[in-house]
Amino acid sequence: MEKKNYTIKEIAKLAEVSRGTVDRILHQRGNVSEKARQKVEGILKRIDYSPNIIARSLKANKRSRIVAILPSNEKDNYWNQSINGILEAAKKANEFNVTIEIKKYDIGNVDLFNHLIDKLLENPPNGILLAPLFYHESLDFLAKCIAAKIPYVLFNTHIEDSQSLCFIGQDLFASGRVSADLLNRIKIPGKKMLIIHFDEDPAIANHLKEKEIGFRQYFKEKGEKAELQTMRLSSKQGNHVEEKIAEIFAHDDLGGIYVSTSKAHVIADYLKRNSLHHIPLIGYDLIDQNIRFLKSGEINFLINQNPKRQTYLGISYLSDFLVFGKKIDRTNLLPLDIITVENLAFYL
Amino acid sequence: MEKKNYTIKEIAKLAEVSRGTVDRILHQRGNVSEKARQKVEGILKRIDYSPNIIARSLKANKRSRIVAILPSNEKDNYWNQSINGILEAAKKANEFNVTIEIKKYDIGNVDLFNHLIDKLLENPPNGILLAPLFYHESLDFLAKCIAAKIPYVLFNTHIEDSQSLCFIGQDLFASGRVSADLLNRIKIPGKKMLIIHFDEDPAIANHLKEKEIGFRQYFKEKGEKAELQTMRLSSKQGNHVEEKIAEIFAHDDLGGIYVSTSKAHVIADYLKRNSLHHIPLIGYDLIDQNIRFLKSGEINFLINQNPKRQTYLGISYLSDFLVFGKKIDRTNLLPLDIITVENLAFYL
DNA sequence: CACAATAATGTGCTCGTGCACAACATAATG
DNA sequence: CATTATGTTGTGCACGAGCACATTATTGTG
Repeated sequence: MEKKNYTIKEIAKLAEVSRGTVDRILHQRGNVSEKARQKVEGILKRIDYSPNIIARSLKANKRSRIVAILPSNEKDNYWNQSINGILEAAKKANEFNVTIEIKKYDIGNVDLFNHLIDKLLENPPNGILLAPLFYHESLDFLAKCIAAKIPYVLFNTHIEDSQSLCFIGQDLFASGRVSADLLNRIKIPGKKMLIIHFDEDPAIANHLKEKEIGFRQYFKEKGEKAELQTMRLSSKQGNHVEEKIAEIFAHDDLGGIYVSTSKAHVIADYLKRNSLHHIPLIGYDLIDQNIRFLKSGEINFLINQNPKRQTYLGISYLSDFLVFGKKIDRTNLLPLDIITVENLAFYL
Repeated sequence: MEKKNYTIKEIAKLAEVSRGTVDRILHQRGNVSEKARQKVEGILKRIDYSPNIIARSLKANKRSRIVAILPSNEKDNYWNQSINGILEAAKKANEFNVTIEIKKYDIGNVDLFNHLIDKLLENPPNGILLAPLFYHESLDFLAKCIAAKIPYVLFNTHIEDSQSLCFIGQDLFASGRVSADLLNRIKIPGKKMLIIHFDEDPAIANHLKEKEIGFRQYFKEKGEKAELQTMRLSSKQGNHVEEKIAEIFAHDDLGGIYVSTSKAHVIADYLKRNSLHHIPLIGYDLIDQNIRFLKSGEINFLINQNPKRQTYLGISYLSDFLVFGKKIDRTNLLPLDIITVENLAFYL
């Protein structure tokens, strides 16, 4: 815990050489005699030198530019939280000469995304934070980043990619299990349970599937003969959603509902209007609509995906990497926060 | 979000004065003519100057020493997590010439605490992180810190004190409510519920009371005629604890238990040995003993007090304050994390 | 042995801030 | 008007790293 921080000057004195020689050895720039090398390396081994990152960053004194690319918060205010995280980290980063820009894309328009990307690469930033919801397009984009040597951090959606500095998000499988566990504790015994996916975009369908697998796995392990039924809805269907839900409730007596997206409020609204609030309901994300129904009791638990923390960490990591050259862990799976009315306030 | 960072040199050029004059105005060191002052201040108003904290800290180039004072982890391994948080933050802080020392005290020995304090002040550190479990002694100590102008951050236990840079901990009242809410969802209907305090030290009894008030308040608001009984135990009583628990179980049919400390495992152990694992149990803290019973099912929920994050943030704040002169929010109430077997791994 | 070619080493400057001190200007005093 | 006192301003240096370039030492070649 205690550690003297040697300077290059001190090392030079110890080795009876000049600062320049020590510097050349540290950076392996050559032009050093074998004798000098051994002397200095001997000392380096003893004292465990680490450069003063403050001095280093002062010397570098570069303005870095990070661009954060994520879905627009206009159509889905879930992304508001991500933006807040970015803004908060931006305040801190700005003190270190790091500028943050936010670019939003429309989740329903791949062309605009591609156009955004192309325009971005005309004036390449020093770092990128990306929520890669479009799988193939994102892969193409990242390949270009690698070619242009732009470091990037991914968040929210995990895609197989060996070159990213880091992925920040959640374990979807575990997230399904957590939901299953909660629902199992509060479900109406003996009745059927419903898994509802709202997948307006087929690109994210895989992720919802991953949650469902975790959910089902939990009950399989428990060995309980819980009857589970999956239902696929799309908010694009408009009024048909209402009909489809009504159909289910007409035929089945439900003991619990798990919504794999942030759209639990749609179901909550239905439950409320039809006096079905006794049916346990679990969903995702602390968006306004969900919070309303969490408070009024139709939603029992919400799983927080921590969108604010995701981006806050993402920007912080990138910024530390650019300014101080700090290493970053490859993956950072944020905790699966369980939210009720009572602890809600602390997560907002 | 975009912002040009002006330097003193640039401001000097704009105002047609020297760097020294700008510097004198910025630091209000006097010896500046009215004419020069107005010129420079006019420009400062336009451009919103903020000093380059990297250059500033390089110039200052001081070694800071932070001492963290907390209860020993030998008698209560809860504090292991706090120590981990300190060590993790220490790694980062060391890069900025900040040294961290940990001092542990025995929660059962006030004299040793006082002695520790006195010895500490002989060689005063630049900052202090303190878990003030001894109320009066801590107040005395902090008064001395104020006199010696040593900034400090408090964590874990809140004490009324206007001079601390920051308190990092949890809202105890809310924490009682969260527990009540969880227990209410999983309790055995119609049966009595038990609140158990393990208060080996009267100094922390107040804090447990605060949790109980929150717990009871929840049921009062719900308007449910839930019967609640409070029980006070001390691990110093040794075998008497077992007897006292047995007594309760002999007389009453319990529908749920809330332990206000990290000692839920004591009750869990009793439940297990007496085949009473169907009784819902809620407690605090991710210590090994509790985790064991969370996994085996006797404990249903644990509330995480986030000890690791408390100290990590505490050291980070102090370090940022000492190195970069950053401001800190007065209080930081960490979220009341709800832990089950399924999301446990992400909090360890 | 002289001279060129190359290897090895040392020095100077930069980054922006913060302070010490020197330099200069103006006012007060004998 | 010279001299001292005070007010005001500009410059130099340090912090530690990192690189360019000048300087010095060593080797090779005719």
